[in-house]
Amino acid sequence: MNKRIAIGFDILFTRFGKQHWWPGDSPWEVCTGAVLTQNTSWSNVEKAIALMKSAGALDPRVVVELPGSELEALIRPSGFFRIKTLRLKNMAVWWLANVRDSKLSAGRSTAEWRQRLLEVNGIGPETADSILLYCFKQPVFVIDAYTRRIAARHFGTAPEIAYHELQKLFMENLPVSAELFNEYHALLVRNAKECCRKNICLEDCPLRAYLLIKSFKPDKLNRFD
DNA sequence: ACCCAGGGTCATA
DNA sequence: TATGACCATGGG
Repeated sequence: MNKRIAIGFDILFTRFGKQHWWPGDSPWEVCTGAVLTQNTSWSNVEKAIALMKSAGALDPRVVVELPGSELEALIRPSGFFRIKTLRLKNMAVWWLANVRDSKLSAGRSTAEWRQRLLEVNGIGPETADSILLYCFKQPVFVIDAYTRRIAARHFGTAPEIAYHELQKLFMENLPVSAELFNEYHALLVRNAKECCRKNICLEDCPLRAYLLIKSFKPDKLNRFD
C-alpha cells in the first residue's frame, strides 16, 4: 500500500502535468485564498479575491483597518462572509506580528509555526498546512476531503482516518520536498475535480488503471530529490 | 428543487 | 471525545 502513494504521483503527473499551484500573485493572496476556500468552490473565491484586489484590500494592513461591513461586502461571493471576515482579520493580525517581507521570522521550526497558526481562530489543520506549504514553502502535506476520498478509494485507507494519520502516511512514503508536496496535492485536487464524483470514480480516472499495474517503476520522483 | 464546494468552531451529551 | 448545527454564495 505504501508504494501506491509514490506511484500515484507519477501516474497523476504523467496524465496531468504541472499544476502551477497556488494560483495567486502574492504570498498574502495565497493565505487569503486559503481561508476563503474553506468548504467553498474556488470559482467563488476568485470572485471575492478580484473584488478585494480592485478595492486595494488585498493587504493585511488594510484588512486590519477596514470596517467589517466593508470587508463583508467584498468577500460576499465566497460564502460564509461574516465568519470569514473575522477569520481574515484574525489572520491579518497574526501576519503583521509574525511575518516580515512575506517570510516567517527566523528561529522556529515548521512544527512550531504550524502550532502558532492553529492558535488563530478560523485556521484549522488544512488551512494551516496550505499556508505553510503554498505561502511559506514548508514541506508539509496538505490533506483535504478530496485526498481522503482518493486515498480511501485507491490507497486502501479508512475513509474516516484522522487528518494527522493520513498526513503522516503521505509524508512517510514520499521524499520530503515542498515542491513535490505542492504538486501532488494540486494533482489530487485536479483528479478529483475532473475524474470523480462524490461517491464514484469516473471511467477515465487515471488511478483506476493503476490498480491493474503489476510493477511500475517510478521515474519522476527524481525531479524532487 | 436539489447537491455540492480545496473547513472550522462551538454547544451539547 | 464525539457527533450535530451552523456558517452562505454560486454552479451544475
